[in-house]
Amino acid sequence: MAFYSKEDLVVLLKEAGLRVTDHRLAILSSISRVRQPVTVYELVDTLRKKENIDQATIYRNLSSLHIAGLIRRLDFNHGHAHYELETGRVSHQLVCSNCETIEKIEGISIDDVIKKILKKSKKFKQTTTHSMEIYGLCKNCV
Amino acid sequence: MAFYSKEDLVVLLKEAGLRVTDHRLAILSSISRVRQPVTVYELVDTLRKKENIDQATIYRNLSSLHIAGLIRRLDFNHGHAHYELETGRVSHQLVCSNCETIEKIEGISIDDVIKKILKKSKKFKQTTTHSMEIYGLCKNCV
DNA sequence: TATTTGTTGCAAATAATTCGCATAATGTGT
DNA sequence: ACACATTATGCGAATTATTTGCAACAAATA
Ligand SMILES: [Mn+2]
Ligand SMILES: [Mn+2]
Ligand SMILES: [Zn+2]
Ligand SMILES: [Zn+2]
Repeated sequence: MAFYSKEDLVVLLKEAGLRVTDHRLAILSSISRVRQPVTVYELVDTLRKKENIDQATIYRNLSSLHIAGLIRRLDFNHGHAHYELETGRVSHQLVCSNCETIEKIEGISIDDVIKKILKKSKKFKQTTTHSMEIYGLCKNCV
Repeated sequence: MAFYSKEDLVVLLKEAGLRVTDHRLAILSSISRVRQPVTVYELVDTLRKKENIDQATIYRNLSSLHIAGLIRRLDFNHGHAHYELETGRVSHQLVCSNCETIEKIEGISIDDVIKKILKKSKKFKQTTTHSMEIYGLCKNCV
């Protein structure tokens, strides 16, 4: 969805203070090319053969990229994590409680809600990111 | 936080169409007695000795109770699930990106946001539950 | 280029969660 | 209370997801 050139990705990595490696570029590129938040399994499956990346490397890089704020880690109660690019745009997920269907909705800000929540908080003064998963049955599963 | 009598819990189980067993009562009671969303490990640790419940039983029951809508399953990127009672009250979580601190904020509805999101959706007509985790650094970790 | 420091592959280890199966307990209808 | 069908449980083993140790290797910097 977000199409980054290799040069863009290099800049992103450098700005984040991360070394630029082919593997990181391949992972970011792979994540950015799919519409749905991707699973580790899918990345391993795609990149192991093509780029000869080990799964430990993928896990380690996903962790680095996540900590650096370049990707988001999402949980849909599937028993495994999903990842998507951290675009800056707000993004929330509709998740089917029955099948693997998820639908990403972008562009609806909840900053005011978060502001209210922060006001009530005793332990937090500010926040960095958030994730919201909304569960229900998709059309096929109703 | 929500104090349920044993009789209340029995009613909850029956209404949900689940059999009433001592183990389920113990699990629900245990979850309802703590303020923070509880981990499976904590439940196993608490209930294995006292009630002699096997961990497989705990996992199976957490799944049933979750599917029946009696408990919520929460993910804080800790690598394990947390559970809390499904109270009907809205509940969102502030989660520290650095330590295990979480803070539950109740009473701030986001129904209107969800309505907007649903309006944009192509795959979902209605939803059942949602969960929102807001990440940042807690006071201790700033 | 030399040095430093972060990255990778490989194999093995952990951690979280699930399963198979025999036995026991629950709910329902006599 | 009794019998039956159905679901729950313990125990051990299996699966999955994710992490780690370590030696070899590559990126950044001067
Ligand atoms: Mn999935
Ligand atoms: Mn935790
Ligand atoms: Zn579905
Ligand atoms: Zn903290």
